[in-house]
Amino acid sequence: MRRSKQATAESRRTIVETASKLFRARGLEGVGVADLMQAAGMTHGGFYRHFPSKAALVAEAMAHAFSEVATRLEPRAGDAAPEPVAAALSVYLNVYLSAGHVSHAESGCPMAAIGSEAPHAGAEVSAAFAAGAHRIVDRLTEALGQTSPEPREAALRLLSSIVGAIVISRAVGEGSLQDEIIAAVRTDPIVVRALGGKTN
Amino acid sequence: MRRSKQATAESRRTIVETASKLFRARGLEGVGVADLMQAAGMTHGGFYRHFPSKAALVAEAMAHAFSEVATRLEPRAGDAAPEPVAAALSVYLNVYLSAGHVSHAESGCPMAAIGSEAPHAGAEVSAAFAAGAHRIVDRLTEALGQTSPEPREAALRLLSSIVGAIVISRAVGEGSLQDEIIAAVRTDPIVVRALGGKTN
DNA sequence: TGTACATCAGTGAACGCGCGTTCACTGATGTAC
DNA sequence: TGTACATCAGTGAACGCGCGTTCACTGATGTAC
Repeated sequence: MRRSKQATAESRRTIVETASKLFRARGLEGVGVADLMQAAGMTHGGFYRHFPSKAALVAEAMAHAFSEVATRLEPRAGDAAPEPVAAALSVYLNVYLSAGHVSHAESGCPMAAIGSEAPHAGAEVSAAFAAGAHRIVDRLTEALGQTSPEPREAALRLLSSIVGAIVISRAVGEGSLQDEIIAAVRTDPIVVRALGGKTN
Repeated sequence: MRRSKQATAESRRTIVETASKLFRARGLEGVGVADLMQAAGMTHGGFYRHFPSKAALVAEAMAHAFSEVATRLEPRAGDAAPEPVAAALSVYLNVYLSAGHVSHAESGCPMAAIGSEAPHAGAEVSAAFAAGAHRIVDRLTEALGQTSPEPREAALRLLSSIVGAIVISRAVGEGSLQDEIIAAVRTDPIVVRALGGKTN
């Protein structure tokens, strides 16, 4: 039966949020429309009232994931820390380079979770990744602005390092390398500087 | 009709080599058994005379790709360079961090091409990635041994940086970031040192 | 505000397609004598 | 070395299954008057 505008908007939001998690957890081809709709508490037929195709949802779900992650890099309103931007970066890196991030892709970085699938997922998805990456690089550049002479280059290098570390750590599976690579990147001078005292 | 042992072995090799390229170019789910066999110059029915399943081939194709790449890191026999191991690294990095590597995944690094799909491809594939990553890390460690106080950590950091750079560069598609991130990682101090004079 | 009708979110069956895999078959290769 | 038979690599049709997508239907919501 027909739902109110409010309920419809809520359904759409639920679908995007569920998709954003499932795609990161299982990969773009590891989640079917029926799986997804069931996880969102609906049946698959209704999907096309919200999206023209699975590809369109993938693009939107990735954009949503990037927003979520980018928000974590924004300084909290009214943060009492002396350098709120640097503080946000420190927290972000501490979470990013952790065993929890490796094992919980569903709430982690979309670049690390979907990165090597994105090139085969069509133009919409590539555009979402381009927009998301720009956004994150801008935030990182801002956060590194106070400590680095070339903050944009430093941001790009930092992003490469941390994305690579998570991709490799997950790809090799459980074993010695899985933790070792995260630990090694944590001791990278630029990471150490950004983390400040936070090394636990 | 039945083929000679030699011809059979050659067919098998052709399938693995073709798969190794196609999987890197299009992703594991972007290549069907029929596609693959046609590219190898055969029909799909014969596939199961060589492999018990597609998953088994994927694991072998990835192992093959890692071997191919690891070989490039080995010093050439009779290399006249003063430091053959360092010279091999320099050549490797110069090719790795290039627009050609970004656009030609089929002959490039399997970690960068398949990294984020590997965790969903089963235990055999994860094992192939673990073995391949160990092999490459060992080679990089050896090559960095002369210039770095902690060569193993440096190798892990270097690998993270370059894998991340290629993954991101491909994911964002053609645009400003695609080249910028490669250029930024090329100016990373550890990369500059490893490249030596080679910056073209 | 109340009524009558059009809209459309969600359901669940159905469609067509491509995938991985199986199978009967062919005929050259390998092997036992 | 020659012969007779078993093996098996490769072919191409077929199978079953799951996928993305479509559709007729339901009934509450939205809207025009």
